Amino acid sequence: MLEKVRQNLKSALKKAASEAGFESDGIEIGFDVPRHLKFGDLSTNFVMQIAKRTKINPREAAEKILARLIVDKTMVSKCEIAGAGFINFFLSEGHLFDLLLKVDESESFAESDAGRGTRINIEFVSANPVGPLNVVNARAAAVGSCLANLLKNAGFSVTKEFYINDVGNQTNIFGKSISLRYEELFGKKIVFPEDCYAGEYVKDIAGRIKSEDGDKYLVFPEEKRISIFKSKGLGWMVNDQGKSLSSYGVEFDLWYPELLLHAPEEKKLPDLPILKRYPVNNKVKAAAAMLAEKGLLKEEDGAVWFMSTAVNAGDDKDRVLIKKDGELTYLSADIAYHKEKFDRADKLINIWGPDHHGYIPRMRAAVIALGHKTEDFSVLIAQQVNLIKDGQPFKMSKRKGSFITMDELVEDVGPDAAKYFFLRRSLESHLDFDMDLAKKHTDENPVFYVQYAHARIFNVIEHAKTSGIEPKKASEVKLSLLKEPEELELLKKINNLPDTLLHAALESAPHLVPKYLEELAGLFHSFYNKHRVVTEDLELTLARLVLINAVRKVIKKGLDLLGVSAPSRM
RNA sequence: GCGCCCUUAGCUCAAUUGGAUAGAGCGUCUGACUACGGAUCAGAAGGUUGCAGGUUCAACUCCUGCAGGGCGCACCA
Repeated sequence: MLEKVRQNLKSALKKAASEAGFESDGIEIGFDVPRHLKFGDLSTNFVMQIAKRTKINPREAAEKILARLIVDKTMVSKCEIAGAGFINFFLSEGHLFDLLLKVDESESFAESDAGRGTRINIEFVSANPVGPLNVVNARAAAVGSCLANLLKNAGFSVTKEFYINDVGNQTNIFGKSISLRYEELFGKKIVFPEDCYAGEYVKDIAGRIKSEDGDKYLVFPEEKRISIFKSKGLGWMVNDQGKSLSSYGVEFDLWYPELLLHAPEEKKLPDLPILKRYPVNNKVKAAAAMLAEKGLLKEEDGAVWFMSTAVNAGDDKDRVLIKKDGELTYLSADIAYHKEKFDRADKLINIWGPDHHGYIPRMRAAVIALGHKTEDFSVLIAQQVNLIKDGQPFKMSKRKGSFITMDELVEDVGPDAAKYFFLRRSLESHLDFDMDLAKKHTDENPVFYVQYAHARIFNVIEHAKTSGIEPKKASEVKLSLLKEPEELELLKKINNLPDTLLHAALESAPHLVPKYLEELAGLFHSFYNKHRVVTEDLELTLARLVLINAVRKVIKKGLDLLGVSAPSRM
């Protein structure tokens, strides 16, 4: 496809440049897809780079090079100099039809093997299991899932992972919150502390315990009751989160509980004094041992520290792994978790919430200290989502129990619209989500625009069939009849699909996909309004059926990658 | 006080990573099928890319300073 053309042009340009007497060693020839059609299908600023080096006029140099440039006419029909010294290339129509054939015949037309099977672990959502999923979780779920699809499409071997944070302070508070609500159900007067979870779902959990087990926990010592309720509550919560994600259309390959990291293991670990502070042999200690062996642990002020500042990762202070009271910090388990993930994958991607960006340098330091390359570890921040309700920003707080859950959002606007809405924006920009607007099932929501194009094409093809026209394969029709500007633009747009998808995958930029689909759908709607597909002219009809069916397949492919449905009727 | 993210059309956002005349959708205004789905299409208006400098053939993009918004800055997770 385009890649083949680029390779071809690259060597041709190098050759022409050297014949024209220009030294081009060390210059990477890059191509852009120009913004405007009149600038062709591919464009290079190669000559400007040569001109910079040799201090000559770029246009003159371009003319000399162009005069000696020999291109494959089956791929490129025209080359011209433009602007400050760009060389623009126009693809030949034959080449465009080549692509059409590929889309028509195969289902793998958009795939790439750029990843070469590299194992990527992408961890996202990983919400604390002490409450229902929120709107930022919904954003992360949509983006993480789509990114995983894009990476698979680009030839990577992808694992989608959810880290269950079932250890720590907030889980104890969660257990305590349930316990209090439980007592309340039996008429006991309680004082509900500020730092407990005030959401209705906590009462639901208490109610469920009551209906399953009655009052039997009332006589338990509070500590024991809290512990039992904690593990019951966490289990149900994780289960609910899984169900919510499922009905949102997001599935994970692996749910990894933090508890596993703390489970004792037989493993033999180095006998270093500083490791004595670790209570048991387990994955957490094993990770610490690796840091200790590199001399990156220290004991100070009664705590054990990871010397993250000794690793060049931008952290500004050292970090505690074991607190004065002997408890492990969240970080110490998280280091072990990242080690664990690197045992299973070559590259890690994490999608974290906006409140965690200050956490990146210390984690990066740990990853490097464990012996991994910094470029194999990337963290994407799913920026905050501002819900707008009744025209007003809606402030949410788990603690205060005032929040709109992912379930409520999805129920309101539907999974397709919700996901599409999130995927349309680049991940790291703040996002205003106007619920009232999103609730309207009107054309204000662009997902309908794209889905409508798909349904419309489906309908046209059905119409052709009922008119007695049986669509044929691309190889059996006269594609050269497709020469209207609207048709050629559609072909060119299809042409750009592999590029767009690869770029979206490698740059972690899923939002390029909705953008592409809206452009493609727009081109189709224009074409549709200007030209009839089913006409008296059978050969033209057959050619156009091939074209629009290819457009349909591309839209379907794009929507699949987004996790959005491609209906044949709406 | 320090760090990170953000600031582009009335609103919500893009801009292929330094390229050509900064683009879409919504909203506003004017129009379009007696034919394949009007959830559509054609056109118009709308901009000193927060401000001020700098780097170069070329800056929304990179550098410096300033202003505004958000989020962090724990021996919480």
